[in-house]
Amino acid sequence: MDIFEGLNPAQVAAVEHTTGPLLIMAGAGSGKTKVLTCKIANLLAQGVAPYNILAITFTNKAATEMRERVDRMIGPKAKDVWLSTFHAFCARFLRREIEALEGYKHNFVIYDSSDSQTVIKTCLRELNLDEKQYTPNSIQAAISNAKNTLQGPRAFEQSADNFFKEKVSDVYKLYQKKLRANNALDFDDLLMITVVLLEEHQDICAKYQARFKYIMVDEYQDTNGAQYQLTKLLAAQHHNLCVVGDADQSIYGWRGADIRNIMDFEKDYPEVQTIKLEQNYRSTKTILAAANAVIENNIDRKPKELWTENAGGEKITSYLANDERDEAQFIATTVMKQKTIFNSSFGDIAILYRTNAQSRVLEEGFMRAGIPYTMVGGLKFYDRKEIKDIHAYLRVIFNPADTVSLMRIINVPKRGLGDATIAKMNEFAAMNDMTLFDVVSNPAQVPGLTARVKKPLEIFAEFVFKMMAYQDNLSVHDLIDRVMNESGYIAELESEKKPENETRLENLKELLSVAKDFEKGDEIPNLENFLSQVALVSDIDNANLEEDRVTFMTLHSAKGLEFPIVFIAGMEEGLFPHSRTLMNESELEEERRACYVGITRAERKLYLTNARGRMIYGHTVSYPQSRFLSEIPEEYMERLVVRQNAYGFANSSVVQQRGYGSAFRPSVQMQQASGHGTITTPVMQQTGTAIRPDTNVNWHVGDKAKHGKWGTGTVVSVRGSGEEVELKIAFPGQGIKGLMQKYAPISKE
DNA sequence: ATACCTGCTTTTTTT
DNA sequence: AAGCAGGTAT
Repeated sequence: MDIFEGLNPAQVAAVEHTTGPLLIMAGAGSGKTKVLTCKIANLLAQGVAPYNILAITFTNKAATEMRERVDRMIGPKAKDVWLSTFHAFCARFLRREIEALEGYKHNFVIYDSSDSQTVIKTCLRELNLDEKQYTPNSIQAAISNAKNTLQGPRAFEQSADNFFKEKVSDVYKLYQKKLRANNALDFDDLLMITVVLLEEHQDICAKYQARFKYIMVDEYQDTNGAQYQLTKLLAAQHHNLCVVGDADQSIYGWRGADIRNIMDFEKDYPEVQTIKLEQNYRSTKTILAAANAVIENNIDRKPKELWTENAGGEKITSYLANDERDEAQFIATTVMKQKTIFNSSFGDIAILYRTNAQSRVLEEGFMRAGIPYTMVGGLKFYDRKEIKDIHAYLRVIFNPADTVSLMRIINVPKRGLGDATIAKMNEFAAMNDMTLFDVVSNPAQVPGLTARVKKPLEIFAEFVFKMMAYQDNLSVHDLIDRVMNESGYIAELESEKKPENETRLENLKELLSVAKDFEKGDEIPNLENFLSQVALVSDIDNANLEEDRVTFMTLHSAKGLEFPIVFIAGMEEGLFPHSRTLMNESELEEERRACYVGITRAERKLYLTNARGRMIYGHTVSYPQSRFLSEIPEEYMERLVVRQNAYGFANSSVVQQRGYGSAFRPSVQMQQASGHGTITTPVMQQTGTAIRPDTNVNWHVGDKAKHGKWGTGTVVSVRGSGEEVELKIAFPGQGIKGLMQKYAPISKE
């Protein structure tokens, strides 16, 4: 077969290029996946051995897809190409090599962010730091940031130039020590430790450098410092590094992705050849023109204009809803129309939104309309309590040093081991340099343990040992089955009469079938690989988008996908762009790129919706339409608006066309009834700042403050400034309350 | 040891 | 609105 068939000249050039660094600037829908697969096929066809090729993708799903496509072109050789995400690559690498580093063992477990947050909380407690002042979230972000820029605990300590960072540094050190004691790595460690290992062990590094003669990295604009360094190290010998990306689609800056990695690629590799793919094969002229018009508003950007030979297509439809439920209903009825009148398949349709919280109302609308859908993300399968519990059992069986997991299950199902008992054992473990599991399996010397606790401990330890012995002889599926049943977990769910237990049991069945599927896969189906996979797959990897269902997901999850019909919901200032980005120009530009990504997912038809008012944190707020919506020229738009009846309520079955130039200005103020009279929700500024309580008010000690619930009180202290003003207010008969000005429903009396 | 209640905080996006 | 930590009652 001809590898070059159906490629345009730029694509051919990209595929033909094999030696030396290559930068492919690939616009949305320009066929970059095709180019990458053809490149791999071409290399294999030229006789390059599959294990000499390393290809990094952004999701596991993309990796699998690419492998299948190469397979179809060139045959089973494709199986031996190293093709995975950065994180999966590092996990695989470290399973083989990590013991070169002091203190780690090959059977490490991978902690997700909630596991790592648990560890951070114990660190904070041990260091006597106030969780209110040093929130686990902010500490976690700071540590993650450090790791993404390859700052280990020592380097971080050196650079800590303020009080907060010094505290973070203390936590970071302890956190890292604990991970090591648990024989665990977090997501960021996978990358950082890999780089450290390669840098410290020349022999190992040389081995892999020699091996990977050809390296390709997709979505290069979303690589962070650690990933950048890793790529650079691996490519240092052969220099055959091909990176593909689109700076306009960089949307992971908040995760440490550094857009400079792609912008400065030419500086890093002066001999680089650059190829631009600017012809779009995906979208209509209208959709592309809208996308171009939006992205042009970014200042920090190299100019680029995608073009297409596709038809002009339909106008983009916008809809101004009354509230989020009306928005959901509009989307549902429009989807129904697409299905019945235009004969679209549900599978052709995607609903995109900025925040996961938006999905709920949309789901309700679809349920009411009886439209089948699948949701990507949100409460992830592996984040559900019952799945995490069983998963914790498996981790303890695999790596008994994993105390975080052990703590999770030691009394689940209930076996009469309470806080007091566990605290005593933990203390004993710490004093004697043992792991908690060491103590659990040998509790005799622990002082102060009551007799009635010994029996359940013995039974529990025996159970874990038994399962450990099984792990080499049983399939993962059978092991899980035994864990669920013999631990008493299932029995507890069945005996309790809680309504949610039914779905929990369903989910556990689902876990069993996940294990069955895993055993059919390419990898050796042992517990080690199962645990790695569970830790590193994302929802998008598992989503079955082939079925005849509408897909719900965030804009971020949608990257790399395409759909004939796309809805983007919540086109409002404060939601998209999100309020937390409005103060910061570069974050705002990242929002705009997310919008660009969203628009360019659409092939045929795009709908953009916003609402006059919507519930956020239990309050109704009113946001003006998103600036991104305003940035699309009128000529590409068809605007609809819900008709309001005399009382200002929507009659949502009726939609009227909105005339040009008469774009509805949402009311800037909303009134809300309450037992204490009328509260005015904050006023939207003309500049488009997010709604929030008025932080312009200056509070002083002695001021009288009126609170929605507590009535009138006197300010007794004012701390902090700007966004962070914290007030203490004495309310007669109700004591002194601490309030954050930005959240509290207070006004000056 | 555990179930229940109350009051408070709030993640935007994810490997 | 809703999840969660912390406290209290069983």
